[in-house]
Amino acid sequence: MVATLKDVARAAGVSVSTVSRVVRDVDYIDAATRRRVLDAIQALQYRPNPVARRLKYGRTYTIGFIIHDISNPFYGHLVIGADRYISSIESPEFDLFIVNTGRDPKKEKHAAEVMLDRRVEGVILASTATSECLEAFREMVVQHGIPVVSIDNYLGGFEYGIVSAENQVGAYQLMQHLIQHGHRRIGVLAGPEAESHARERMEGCRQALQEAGYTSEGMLIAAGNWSVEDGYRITREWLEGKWPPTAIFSSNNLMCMGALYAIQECGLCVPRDVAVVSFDGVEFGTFLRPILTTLGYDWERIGEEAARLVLQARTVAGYSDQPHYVRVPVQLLIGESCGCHFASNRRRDIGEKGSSSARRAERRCSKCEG
Amino acid sequence: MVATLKDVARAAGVSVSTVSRVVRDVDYIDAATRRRVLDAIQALQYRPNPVARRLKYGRTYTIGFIIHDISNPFYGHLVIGADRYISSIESPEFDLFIVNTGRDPKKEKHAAEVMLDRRVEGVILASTATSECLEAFREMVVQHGIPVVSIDNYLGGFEYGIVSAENQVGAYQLMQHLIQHGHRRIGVLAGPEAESHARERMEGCRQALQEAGYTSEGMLIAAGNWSVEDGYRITREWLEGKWPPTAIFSSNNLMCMGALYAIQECGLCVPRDVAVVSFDGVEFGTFLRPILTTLGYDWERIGEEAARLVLQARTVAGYSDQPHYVRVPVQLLIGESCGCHFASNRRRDIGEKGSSSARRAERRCSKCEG
DNA sequence: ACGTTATCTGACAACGTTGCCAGATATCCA
DNA sequence: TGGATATCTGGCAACGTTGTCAGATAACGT
Repeated sequence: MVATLKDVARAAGVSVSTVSRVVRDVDYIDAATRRRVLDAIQALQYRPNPVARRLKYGRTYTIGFIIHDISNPFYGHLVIGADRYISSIESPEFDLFIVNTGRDPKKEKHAAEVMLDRRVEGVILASTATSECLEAFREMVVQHGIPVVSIDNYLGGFEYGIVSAENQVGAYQLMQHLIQHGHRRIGVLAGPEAESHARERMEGCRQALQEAGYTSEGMLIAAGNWSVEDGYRITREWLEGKWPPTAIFSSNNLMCMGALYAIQECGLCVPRDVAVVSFDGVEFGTFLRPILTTLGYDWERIGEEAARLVLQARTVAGYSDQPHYVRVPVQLLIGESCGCHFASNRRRDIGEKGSSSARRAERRCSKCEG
Repeated sequence: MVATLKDVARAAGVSVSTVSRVVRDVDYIDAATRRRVLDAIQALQYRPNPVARRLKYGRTYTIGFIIHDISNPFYGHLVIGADRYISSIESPEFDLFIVNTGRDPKKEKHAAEVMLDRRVEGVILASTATSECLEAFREMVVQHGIPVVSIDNYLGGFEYGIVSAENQVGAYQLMQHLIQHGHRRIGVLAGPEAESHARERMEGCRQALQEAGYTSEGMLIAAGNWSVEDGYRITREWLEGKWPPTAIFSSNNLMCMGALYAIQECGLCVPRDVAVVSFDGVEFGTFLRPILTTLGYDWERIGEEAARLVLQARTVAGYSDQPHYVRVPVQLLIGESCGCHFASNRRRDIGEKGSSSARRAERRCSKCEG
């Protein structure tokens, strides 16, 4: 069906080796011979068979990418970033082998198996490695020598690298901003204690609160599992409690959506009754009213850095004892949900050039220093 | 590094052929021999090399998936659906090879080349095949015999199948609902005339308007390129015109976001000043205030059907002269942006089971029949 | 006893590439 | 002139798998 080296060789009247040399552009080749071979390649529309090459080289040129939920824009951006990096090195060509776990631990564990079956050369892990899966990933590294790069989560030291946002700094800034608005009773929607970036974000919160002289007793802190449902449930409980918070800090975007939902269902108004800020940035956040105040960072950049690290891991001599940390900078994006108010409420973001988030950050609130 | 058939054969004291037979579970094998081989496989952690298999079989077991923008949840759901179908057939195992075009025609054309290089066995096309790329895809089919299944777009007849929503019926229902609210001056944000699903949606609109006895002169119709920016720009022009619309029908979700943006920027209120309805469903649409009235359909189902069609195309004897059409049902999801009003404004969607969109559809407006 | 069939196994040639070795000319320097 | 070197080419064995062929033994029916 498709032409092979042998077909080209026959058509050009040379040996297979010669054609291979022309294709790879190596060794000495007579100009006239090369001409004939190239003509034959052209005529037969020859394309090297990547499968045969991979077998010959004994490599798969495939990077595994385990993600929670590809329908979540965050993960989509990760993929775009990783893809961009991989495409930037034109030779050899790498594939991204994406497995979607849907937050199912069973599927996640299975994903580790699939990665070994496909003989990926490295794995980017953007999925909460639950304790049972963790062992599978550790085996992947120590037993099979496949480097793992984790997104936003410390796995225990066997990973080659970790890429994440400046979680602590970001949470600190975000919380500090809330404090500047004078809130004393703040509900903090934390992530699962087991995940390192949840802990980092909490640490940033604590730091800001401590600096402001807040005691822990006045605080409302509850851990959710990052989901809309948990954000909704917890916020709802708070608001229906005897001493509801006047502000809510969410550790991620989904829980924030749940919180907003709960607030509106209770007939309360943002930011008048309850102020809301959230880590992560919210897709379409500028379309919400009021505009959300969030802590944004470059999601694609994270994917890019992760891909860079995995490929680097393969070429570097030995593993280091310490995982490589890569931190992507964060940016406080001030909207209105925190209580900030802007003289001109006209939003020109869309018509103008540049990202709307960058533009948001430039604006100055008339009430606070933000 | 990794064990091969040869290693297992040596360990078990049998030939490579025998091991291969055990692995594939074919032919006669002595029970004791099988036992020994299985033990060796276990001990050496043997896994068949997929690359070698593919070379031997002369197939890649790979389906190409060309998409606009993986960070858009719509495409993410397509991928999940396609992946689900592919995983449902446990043998042989297929790969999904995803290429993100970012709506860049140059990248799209390049994607066609990449598909040939990787020797995919079929292609799902969820990207506007611009005229220049169209030829590349036609060649893929007629010259290389690679079946193409298109999402939501008629390519000219060479595609094996087309999967899309019930565009015309859906647009009809959505427009009819708007008309029932008594609007006479309606702005229709259409898609590019070149794309078949844009035409189908327009046709549904026309049908509803005609049945209601509307003349075309009262209508505002403008074609955008599906983007937030175009939705914003066009709506803005309409609202600043001398005879602004009292309602807007958007042919897709992104343009709808732009329209909402423009309306709010003009200081107008939805649905009091301008009612808004949109095709496609909007991710987090229930979180917007007012809740959007949209026409939803199962995005994952579309991906699933597309994968089914591509794999079917490979096994079916010959191409049919007519593309196979698969239509996924649509559902009118009534919110508040159309002007509907609900006695109880409490939204219990999140706490309850079942999709929030389904729940939305059940509610009854006190003013209209919707 | 024989031939026939069932059961079990190994050797070997592919699949499409590439790397190595060896051979054939042509060109160069001493 | 001779030997060394540069230039050019083909043959062949791999990579890890599978399918075919053929051989070996055992079990069977006549």
